[in-house]
Amino acid sequence: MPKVTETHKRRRRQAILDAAEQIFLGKGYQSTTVDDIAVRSGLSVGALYRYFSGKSDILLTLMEDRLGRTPDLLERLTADAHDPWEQIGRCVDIFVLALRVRHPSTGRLLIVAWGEALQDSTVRDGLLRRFTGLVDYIRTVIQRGIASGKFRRDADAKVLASLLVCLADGVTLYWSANSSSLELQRIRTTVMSMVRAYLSPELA
Amino acid sequence: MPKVTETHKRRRRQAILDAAEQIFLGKGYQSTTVDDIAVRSGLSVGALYRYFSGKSDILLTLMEDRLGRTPDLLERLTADAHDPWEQIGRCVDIFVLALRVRHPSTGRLLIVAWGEALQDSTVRDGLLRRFTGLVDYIRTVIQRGIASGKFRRDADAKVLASLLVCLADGVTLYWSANSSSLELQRIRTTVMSMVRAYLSPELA
Amino acid sequence: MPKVTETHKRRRRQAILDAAEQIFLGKGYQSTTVDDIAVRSGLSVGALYRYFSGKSDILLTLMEDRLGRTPDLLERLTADAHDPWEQIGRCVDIFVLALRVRHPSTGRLLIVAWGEALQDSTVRDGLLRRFTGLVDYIRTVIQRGIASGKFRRDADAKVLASLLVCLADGVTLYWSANSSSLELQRIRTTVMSMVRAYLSPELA
Amino acid sequence: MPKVTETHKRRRRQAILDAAEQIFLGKGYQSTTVDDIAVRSGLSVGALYRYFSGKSDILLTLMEDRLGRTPDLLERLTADAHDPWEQIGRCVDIFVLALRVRHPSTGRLLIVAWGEALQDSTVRDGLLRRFTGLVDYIRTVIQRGIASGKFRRDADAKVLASLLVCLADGVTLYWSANSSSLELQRIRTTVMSMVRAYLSPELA
DNA sequence: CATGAATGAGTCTTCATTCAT
DNA sequence: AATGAATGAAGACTCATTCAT
Repeated sequence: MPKVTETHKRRRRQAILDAAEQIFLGKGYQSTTVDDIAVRSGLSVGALYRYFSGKSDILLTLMEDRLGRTPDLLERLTADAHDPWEQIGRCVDIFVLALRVRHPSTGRLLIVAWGEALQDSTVRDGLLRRFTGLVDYIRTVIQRGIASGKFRRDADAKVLASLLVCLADGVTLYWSANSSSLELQRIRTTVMSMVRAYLSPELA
Repeated sequence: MPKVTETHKRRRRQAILDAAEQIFLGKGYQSTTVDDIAVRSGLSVGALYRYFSGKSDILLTLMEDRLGRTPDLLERLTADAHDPWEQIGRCVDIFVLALRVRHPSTGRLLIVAWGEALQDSTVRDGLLRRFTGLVDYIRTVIQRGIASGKFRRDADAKVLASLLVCLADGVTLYWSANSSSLELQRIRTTVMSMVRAYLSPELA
Repeated sequence: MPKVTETHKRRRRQAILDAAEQIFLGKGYQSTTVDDIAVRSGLSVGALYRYFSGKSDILLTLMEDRLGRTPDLLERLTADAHDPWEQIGRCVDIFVLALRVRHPSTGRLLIVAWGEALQDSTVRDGLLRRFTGLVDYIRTVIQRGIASGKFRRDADAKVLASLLVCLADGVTLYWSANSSSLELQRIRTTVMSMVRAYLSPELA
Repeated sequence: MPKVTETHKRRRRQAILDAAEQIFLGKGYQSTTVDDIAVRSGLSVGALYRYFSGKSDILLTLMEDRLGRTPDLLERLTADAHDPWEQIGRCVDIFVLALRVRHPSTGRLLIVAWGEALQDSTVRDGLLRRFTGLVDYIRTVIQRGIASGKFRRDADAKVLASLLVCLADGVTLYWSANSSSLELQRIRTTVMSMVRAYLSPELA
């Protein structure tokens, strides 16, 4: 029976995380009450405290769960592309397009996390870890492209990788606040044009 | 007599805004108490309410004061450059470098504002207005470059402008959280390289 | 289980109302703090808000509970009297005597309510509804007396009814402020004499 | 110059009292702020404290000024009527009609006073003194009528007097809350009918 | 005398967390 | 395990009163 209990527990935790996410995205972390989360997840407040040690624990877990996976996701989705150009294209797609389309909430969650990061160093560290993870992976992709001679030799792999992540998060911010003000398709095209223009060897 | 009073009033307001900014940046908006602000600005709580209608009024004013001026600033600093290449270069400088150096707090204030924007449409509107203002100006710069034949004819002025602003805010986010993880000089260089590569006519 | 909970809830609400009433009568509504009520009812401030939506809700409920029942009470207590003279006598008794004797606090509560009525239209409406309810019932009693020929034909039923209610509340005011200044027995006798003198047919 | 100053002082005090009265009538005593009164009377808050020792002092003075005069007024207005019937008629007129017409605000001021009387014994004593003053005068009128043989011998002068005052205040309450629910003319007629019926010797 | 800026205790209300059942 | 009533500390805001100018 411990197995059943384990499953049960995991399901409950997930239900709570899902409920919390929805409300955090709508009202932000601070304005969300524990009661809100309890009601939405169909549990009692008391029960909630059996699965999480408190409100902030829910946010932390949620971030780990939602944002922590992005680097893995990135790696998985680029794995089957062997040409550097295709790989970097995938990165752009994932950031600027795919991620938003599949998980439109990620953006707002990011905002929530950033807001909390100001006062909570655990949250801040989580965000920076995610940043580093993403940057490191993209940097590797770029460096492989340089090594293979397909990318221009003096490209700044680290900085370009950082810029792409910063750009992605910047776009996410505005897109989640007012999705009508940005046209993702044109953004994708333009970003790719810039990246291609920058990385092409003949440009040097 | 009115002069003394007016000056006094302005000074007080400024003191309150300064105090509030410092604390907001450290703990975020929600975690900052009105009392915190009062103590730091050397006033009593009651006095504070003579200058602002409430806590949210302080944030709003602060945003207007700190963030609202960016479009104007941008315009002023680019005004004396007549070559499109120089103008766009200035824009990049201002965003990615100058602004951060001069007002390192702007980034964190942006985070605070974004966090509040989730629940407060007034704040959200303020941020979007700022975005539109910045984008519109940069777009004009680019379009002038295109018209003059110095920029490639089929460049997407609107999207590029948006991207630069998103990028700037994305960089700001991470830079304000951990300034050591980004090297602004290399960022500037790289961004300019990309923009130049993208906008150069011979590339088409 | 619901039964226990319901009973519990009712008891708690009643305890709060009782506590609030006592303090309102002593200090008036505005000077009573929510904390006062909480302490006296043996609950915490927070608990209080589980039963009432706020301080004003307590007053409103209290009025409904204490004053709102008067019309029903009047009807019930007059129901078994079939002679118009006896019915009107009962009305006078209830107002001028019985009610005060049984619920000496009603008067002060009325004062509290009147005071709040100045600024709170909900309270004002409640008081006027009570007035109308009482007047309407007494008017019916008088009209039946007129129809049966036992009361003088040209008596002004509506106005007399209003007067009796106004008189009752006026007496209540002074009696609750200083019960020794009024002798209820003599009042009853005198009011009945006046009513009898006014309503007797032979007077016309 | 002391004379000028004295006049000035009196005028100021009067202006403050007038302003306070208007606002008290509209919002009640507790909800009225000292600032409200200052603004309306065209003075500064500070100045106000040179004429009154505080907010409650204003209310007390106001009551003395407005309500304290009623007994005198009553005496003056009945003085030139020598027939007991006319005198008692005047009393009714003054209460039920004249007073309301000339000073419609008296009623609400009475409410304000009653509300404060709950916590402030000075106010309560003032109200009771006013009550006693009025009752005593009317009682004298009635007793003179009895002595002259024009009123029925066994009339209860004291109680009738009290009843008339209670009735007047009761009517005032409802009339000031909703003047449309009471028709003063019909009230006057009916009250006089009752009084006449009660006091007429032939009725005994 | 007048001003009105400043004070700060006091109010209502919310909400994360606990714990008896 | 689950419930949800109870807690009580904390927060935003108000306002009678004072006092430097």
